[in-house]
Amino acid sequence: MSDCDACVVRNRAICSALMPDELAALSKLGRKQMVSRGQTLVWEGDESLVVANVIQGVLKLSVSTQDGREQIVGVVFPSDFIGRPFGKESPYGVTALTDAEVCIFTRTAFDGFAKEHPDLQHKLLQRTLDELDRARQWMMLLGRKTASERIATLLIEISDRLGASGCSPIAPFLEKFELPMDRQQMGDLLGLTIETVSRQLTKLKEAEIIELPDRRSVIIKDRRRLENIATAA
Amino acid sequence: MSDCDACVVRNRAICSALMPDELAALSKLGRKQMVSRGQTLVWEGDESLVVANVIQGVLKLSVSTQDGREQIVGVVFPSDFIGRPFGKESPYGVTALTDAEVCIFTRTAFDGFAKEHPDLQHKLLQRTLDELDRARQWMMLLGRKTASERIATLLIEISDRLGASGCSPIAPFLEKFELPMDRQQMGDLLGLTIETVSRQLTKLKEAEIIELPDRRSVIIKDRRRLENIATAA
DNA sequence: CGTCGGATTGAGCACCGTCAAGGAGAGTGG
DNA sequence: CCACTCTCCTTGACGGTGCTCAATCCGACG
Repeated sequence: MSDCDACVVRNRAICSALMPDELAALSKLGRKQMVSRGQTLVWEGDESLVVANVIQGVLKLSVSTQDGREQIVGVVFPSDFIGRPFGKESPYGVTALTDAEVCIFTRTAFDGFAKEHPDLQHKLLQRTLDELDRARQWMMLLGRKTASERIATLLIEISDRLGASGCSPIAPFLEKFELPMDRQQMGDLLGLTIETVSRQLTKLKEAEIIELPDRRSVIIKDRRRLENIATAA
Repeated sequence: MSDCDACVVRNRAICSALMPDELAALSKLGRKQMVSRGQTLVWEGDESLVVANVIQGVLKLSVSTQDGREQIVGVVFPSDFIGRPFGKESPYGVTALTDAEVCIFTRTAFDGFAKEHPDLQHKLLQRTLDELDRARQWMMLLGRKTASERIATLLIEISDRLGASGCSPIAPFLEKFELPMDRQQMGDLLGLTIETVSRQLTKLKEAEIIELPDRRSVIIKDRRRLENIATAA
């Protein structure tokens, strides 16, 4: 793997902290890997053996109860970092929501490299802090928002993150996009059932706030009203 | 503030990454401060001006909607770190649940110091990763657990963290402890109402799994059964 | 055209929220 | 010492949001 220079996330992933020679050293430790939709990269509770950068695609982090209830606790987009560096087992599983491409490292090799490169660790710290903020915002959603507020928040969030992760040219958010997940996964992310997700989407459609051309596509027709619903005024 | 050596959290807070001379330098940047129950150290949405280590007491991190719903998104115990280093505004407020003592720094001074001390940043990264794991476990609770599972999980968690934070001699967890919060705050943390919290506690008491000698005290009589309820088998 | 997976829609119900009344304990003042 | 108050908690009755179970629909694919 020597084409980091050509990597589409070169300037947005944590690698952007590195000088060319450092990058070359890191690239020797990792390799690109394709992950197809539904494939699991890390199992919940397993020892944390690998970490990775997302190059393309979307993956979920999820936790399950013994009786099969699932909660998605994070969604990662291109340029995001995956995995639990510095020891421990992974408290969540990592599974591809869409076909994806990742730049993967063994955890121990990455840990060693990171210890030698404070700038990389700094980037990783900033990302982890951002991720923590996002997780906490989501806790507000799960603990206190109604079903319709949750759905609206999700649509805004996906629109924003697909925009930001450069899956689009330049827009800060997208008016029209493909959902990187099915209804069940939306439910697992929002703490709702598939039926409630479906009903709330139908309501938004009937209120002419969104359109649903097919089961994966969303068009936001009235972003202002959607934001009002999402922020739970 | 020159008595870091005597600090009760010296060996558990992030300061443990520092050599004596470094510690002396850091101590010049900060000062100890008392915070009384109910007092807010940082307001939600304010620019992030300070960070701190918790020396004594318990504080909450919380987010509110415009219409007054509140969700507690984190609880910090002695030796834990507070605040949002490296820029940005604080997306949550920080308020003392009990009288507390913190070791406080201006964010900019701390950021500058941290950049110069990779070991400190490393500790901070590990703590942030742990905090993120804990937040994600809590997302599972908020999204998928029932009221009784939530209450049981909370009691186990508080018992464990009070034990670990050295508020007790050596025990890994406590059989008897004081809740650092009232019923309303338990509800805000669990995504429940005060009434539901009360009813579920009564149920656990009637099942002889716990005792409630007074409104703040809990005795765990049958930890095994409590854990079974908590893990949502 | 039939099948299959995912999505929608409907009917009924349960859990938990809402509203309201009452209780327990600490502190205050007569 | 005992009302009085105040805060916090508990308990009860009722209703609504979202879950469960089930039928139907829709599009893709053979």
